Amino acid sequence: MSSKIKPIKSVSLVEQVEQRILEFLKENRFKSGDSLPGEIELAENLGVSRNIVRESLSRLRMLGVVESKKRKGMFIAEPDILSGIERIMDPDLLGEEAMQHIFELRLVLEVGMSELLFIRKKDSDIVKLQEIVDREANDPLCKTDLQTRLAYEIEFHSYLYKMSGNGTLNRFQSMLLPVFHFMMQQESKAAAEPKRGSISHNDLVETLRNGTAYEFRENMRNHLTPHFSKLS
Amino acid sequence: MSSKIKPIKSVSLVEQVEQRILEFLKENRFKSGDSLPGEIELAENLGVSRNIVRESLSRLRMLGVVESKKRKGMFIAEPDILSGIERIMDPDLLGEEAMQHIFELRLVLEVGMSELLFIRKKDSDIVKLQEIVDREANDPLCKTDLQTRLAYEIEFHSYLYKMSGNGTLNRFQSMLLPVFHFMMQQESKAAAEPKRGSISHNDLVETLRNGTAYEFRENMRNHLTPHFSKLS
DNA sequence: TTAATTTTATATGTAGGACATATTTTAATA
DNA sequence: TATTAAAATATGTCCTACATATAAAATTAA
Repeated sequence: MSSKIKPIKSVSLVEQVEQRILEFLKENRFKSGDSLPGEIELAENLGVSRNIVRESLSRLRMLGVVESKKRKGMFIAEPDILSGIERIMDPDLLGEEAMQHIFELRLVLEVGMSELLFIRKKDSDIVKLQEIVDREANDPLCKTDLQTRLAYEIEFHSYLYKMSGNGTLNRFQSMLLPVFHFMMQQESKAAAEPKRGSISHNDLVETLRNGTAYEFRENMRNHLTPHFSKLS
Repeated sequence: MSSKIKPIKSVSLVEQVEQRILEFLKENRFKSGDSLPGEIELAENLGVSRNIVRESLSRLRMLGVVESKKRKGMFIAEPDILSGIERIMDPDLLGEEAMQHIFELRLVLEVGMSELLFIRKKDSDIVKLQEIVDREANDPLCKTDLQTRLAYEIEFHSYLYKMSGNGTLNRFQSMLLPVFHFMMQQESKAAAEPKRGSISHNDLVETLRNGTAYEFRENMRNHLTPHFSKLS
């Protein structure tokens, strides 16, 4: 029975203007490359100071929605959906819950990615992965040093994202790395230690070479078991 | 042999200040709730005008890194990794490639999500899903109207994200909806038409009730076949 | 003394003007 | 005609002033 008090929406002018400009762009079907009205014109039409407009545009510029050149003015660009995330994806900034969500997200992505890998894998990719696995197997440090193991773990899985052929997915994973790294060190060392009977990187490469997307998916799920078993 | 001329990075002051402030927060291990130096103090220490500082802070405010109250000043908040994306996740703003990436991302998520569903499903969830499926089956409009079919499709899959227990994942899907909706209408109607022999929503619910995460994963993959088969 | 009220101080929010800077356009010159 | 110089213009940066909300201090009432 939460009888909430009405949250008075005292949205700042900047936020309102930001929304209005975005609406304006959507409604008028602005295409990439089109030029926007100048700051002063926007300010006048909106009835606010140029400062407010500039703050709003600064935000949109950060998101990649617009770009600006000195005398030319401002024009539409294709927004980068990850540019916002990129700035704050840092264990020192994120809360515990967000970190957990992101860690789970990575598990979900790697299991679900299988189909893309099989659609887009190239022979050269298999060669590259095998090279990583071989290097890992022959590195004596791997037995003793957790950091080394982690480095190989990351290198291997990062390449899988690259193989997915989905640039957004790939970039997303690369900015997930700090969080991933942090969470792995939080978990007990067991996580990075290959367990008897579980799926190794080598097994995954073999499945990628001669197996099916179906098999790979289950093998990856198996490979990630130590992480999944920590969830609740 | 593209002999590019070095692109002199004339990063705007705002961008530089934004980075410096973020670094400052990370290095000094600012915790959620801590208060920041005031705008004028920041401006003086950084050697820039208050305007520049305000634009930078406006960006950080948008990302949820900081919040500000009138006389209290500014303080750290837990950033919302999705707030940036939320604003620009719109078919009218995104480019074709980004849309494709996002659509694929959804497929990946739904297949990979299986494990989370089985870890966190509750009896009430199954009941709710069954209710959706029954309603869909008894709706005569479903046979003829594409929009109706799409609505049920979205309602069903949206609830799965909700079940995942991962708030970030859930919010992400909800802002994916416009893109999803758009892409589905681009695809031929066949996509939304249940094919003979393929996995239906009802089958998925049944698997969720009495099956395993393993089975559900493959059934979901099967259910999404029409979309996967369009990839290359 | 304590509680309620008013006042004051302060940091953010908004406005508007001024000049710097880069670059396109135009004009002037060789 | 080609080259060079000047002007025009939109963004980038700085400055000052004032509005506004509110925490903190001071005042008054009980």
